Amino acid sequence: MARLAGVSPATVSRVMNGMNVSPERSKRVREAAEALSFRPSRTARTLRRQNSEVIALVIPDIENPFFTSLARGVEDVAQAAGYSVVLCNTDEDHDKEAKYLDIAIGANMAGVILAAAGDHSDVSELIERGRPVVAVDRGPHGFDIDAVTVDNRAGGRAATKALLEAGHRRIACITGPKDVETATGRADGWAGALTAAGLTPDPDLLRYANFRVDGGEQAMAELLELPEPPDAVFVANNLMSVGALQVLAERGILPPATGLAIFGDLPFVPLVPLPITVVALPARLIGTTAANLLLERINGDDQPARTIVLRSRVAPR
Amino acid sequence: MARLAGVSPATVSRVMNGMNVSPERSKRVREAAEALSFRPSRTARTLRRQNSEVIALVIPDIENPFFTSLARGVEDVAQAAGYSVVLCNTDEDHDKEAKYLDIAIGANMAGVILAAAGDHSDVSELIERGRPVVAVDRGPHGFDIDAVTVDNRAGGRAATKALLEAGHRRIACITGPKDVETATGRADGWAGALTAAGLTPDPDLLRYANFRVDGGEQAMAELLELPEPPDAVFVANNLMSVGALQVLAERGILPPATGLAIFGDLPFVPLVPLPITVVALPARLIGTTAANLLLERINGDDQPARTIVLRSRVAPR
DNA sequence: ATGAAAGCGCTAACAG
DNA sequence: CTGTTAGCGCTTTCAT
Repeated sequence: MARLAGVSPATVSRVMNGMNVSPERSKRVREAAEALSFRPSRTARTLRRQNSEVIALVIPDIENPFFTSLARGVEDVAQAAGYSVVLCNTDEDHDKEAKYLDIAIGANMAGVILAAAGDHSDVSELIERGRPVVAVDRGPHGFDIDAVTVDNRAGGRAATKALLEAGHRRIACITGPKDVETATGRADGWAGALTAAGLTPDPDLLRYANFRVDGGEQAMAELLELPEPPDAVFVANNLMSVGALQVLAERGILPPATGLAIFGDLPFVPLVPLPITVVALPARLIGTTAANLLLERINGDDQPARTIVLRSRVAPR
Repeated sequence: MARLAGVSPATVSRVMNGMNVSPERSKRVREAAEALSFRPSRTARTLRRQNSEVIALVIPDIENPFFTSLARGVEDVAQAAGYSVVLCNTDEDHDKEAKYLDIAIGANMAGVILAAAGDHSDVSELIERGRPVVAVDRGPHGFDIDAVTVDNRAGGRAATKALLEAGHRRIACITGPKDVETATGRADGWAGALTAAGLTPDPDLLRYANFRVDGGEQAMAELLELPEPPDAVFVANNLMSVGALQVLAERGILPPATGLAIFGDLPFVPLVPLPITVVALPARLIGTTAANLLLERINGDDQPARTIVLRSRVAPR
């Protein structure tokens, strides 16, 4: 390549990186590059510079629409800045997650956007090597890193309030695992709204499930077995609401027969002519925000860690 | 690292790659690695070996549920084989696509799974450098590469047949762009089913849209403006069906008032108590199949190019 | 089984 | 502005 253009490798490098090179040599290089279909090796550049233009997106499951949109947001910002995104599905499995974080290190990735599998994911190895990490949705605890989240309590409160306003009084809550902060936050919002309305949250009506379809299914079934079943339910995530809806459909008590409010939207389902209150999450915005924070860190910003809390929006039907 | 273990770099490499090394030295190396939190540099290895354990997944849009599932399938197979997946959204833009293909080359990626933005995507640069490419859904024409597709005609036929069996006679078809083979294939299936039933496909009832939500919306609106509007519609992809359903909902003629059959499913929408015929696509299976083909090629398989046609499955409601 | 040495393709420092 | 040089961290002969 350098030979064909009759210049030194350094000059080729300079041309490819838009540095100052005489027009004449620059032209020779570009012509030679064209003639040889030359593609600069990112690998070699990464090895030399000790960092790549790749970021890892570590999430539980791309098939969860929330993470799908988030991923799209991340990819948009990344690609506009010349970065690529490696998709890492963890299925909430700490081992898978750890493996991906190791790969991020070994591949000199520029940074990581992480929806942690749990509260105690370990990103210390990355931090120590100066690789920025931004937490989305939920954070690994014990690390002083940027985070982008939503107002879980406020969302839970708003959803429950909508149910109250629709005239429901015996309102259940299906939330995620007890030890996950997003789950407890949303449940707190539920309890808060009830209390504010002069009602006492019934512990029987609060169910901790697994944030997946089958969790919602099972919890909803259990609620309906209760001596005094609820007349409305706040389901604290999108996937569980699918399971809950399945059960309601089976028993022929779909909304409005049963009041339903969901935290997190399901794309395309709004089509359905069912009166469901949805607390919509700005998933894509979370993604773009996180990606922008990460890029700032990659570019050397070292101000104290920031947590950005995005607002959810109640979209009633 | 090699120093701490008191061995040569070559021995470290051998240990990390599971080659024959005396137990004693092997132990020393592993201990030193542990002590230093050593992570082998994939970058250096890639530079040396001239190929990485990364594959590019180039698709129009991860937010299309079809590609979401496909991506999940790809990632599953890839990660099980020790590969990572770079997510590339093209938005059907040839320039974006070309840029990503260039990156795949520059990063020494092991291979590419491509849902081409159009019929004339150019993968020659990859092929020439011996990087395998597997086409999914639709293929770049003029290249002799592996492909994984679905039976578009059969699916279109089955969907239309279901509508006929439900008693509909004036059945429209909303398909994709005229120059996209998946679009014409599905439309052919529609026409074929009508003909087989002794009906003549009415050209007015065949609409070429853009495979996106707004395309379905507009086409459906136009159909309803017709002097003799259809009493049923076959919509040839999932996104357009969302637009079509929106229009039907606005006018209060949701199924069963209007017959509806869709090629491609929308996850979670099956919940909806609407009688819609869905030709379900094995999106995840397409992804796993494509990934497996690609891995075979990466591992040196050089048999003639294969095209695997997967069956769609009619799921009526 | 092990070490020495070369080199993958690039870029940063230095000298001119 | 440009060339020379060294070296990023690994793998792979080639000897031993």
